[in-house]
Amino acid sequence: MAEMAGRRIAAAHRLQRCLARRVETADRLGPVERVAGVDVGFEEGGRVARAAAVVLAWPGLETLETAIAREPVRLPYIPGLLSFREVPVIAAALGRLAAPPDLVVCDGQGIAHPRRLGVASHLGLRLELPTIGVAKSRLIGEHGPVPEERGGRVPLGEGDETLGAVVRTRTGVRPVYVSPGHRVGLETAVAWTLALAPRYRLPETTRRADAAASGKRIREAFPR
DNA sequence: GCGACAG
DNA sequence: ATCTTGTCGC
Repeated sequence: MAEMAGRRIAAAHRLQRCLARRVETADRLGPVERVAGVDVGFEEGGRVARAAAVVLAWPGLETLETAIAREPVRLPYIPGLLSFREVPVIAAALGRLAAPPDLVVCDGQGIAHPRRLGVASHLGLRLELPTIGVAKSRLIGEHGPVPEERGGRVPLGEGDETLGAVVRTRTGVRPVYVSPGHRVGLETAVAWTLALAPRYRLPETTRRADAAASGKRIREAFPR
């Protein structure tokens, strides 16, 4: 009974290692005018997944378009296998947009993953779009203390390799974990993260996608 | 065997 | 992720 799940997990790990070979961690994106944020929420006690894709204008950060997709949940949440659970619905939501975005910001890791295939990387590969991962907490990797000021950053690494960066988007507030998803280098990923988070801890893309996926309302203008 | 563990 | 109100602090 438990062996069945074990074999499926082992197969998923092999698939991740296979797909990870195709992930591109160097910049390969054109001019960015439309940046999308994606996120997934759950309803019906976790039986239904609801993904939101929100497109923001760059620069300006106005919301240009919002798309929603719902699907029955097929897999449970297993650390390291998040993308198998969320990528399908996210792709469906992005597919409902009038036009594909130039860059996608995901709520989760990019290559800062045990097998180098976090949601952002998996989604980028599947849609052949530039993506970056901005997670609220750590999955793997070690790092030193992060400077307290906004913009402060330290590398997130494992052994010899640098998987991403731990970045402070707001002075004195918990940092976020940034890593390349697909076709976006680490430096570019960090730059976009800071550019998209001028006021709050999380990028505006993630905040608006999260709000759209959960039905709540947030502050979208920044007077002052 | 004992922790750690994106959302 | 989700269940949930007010409250402490800058």
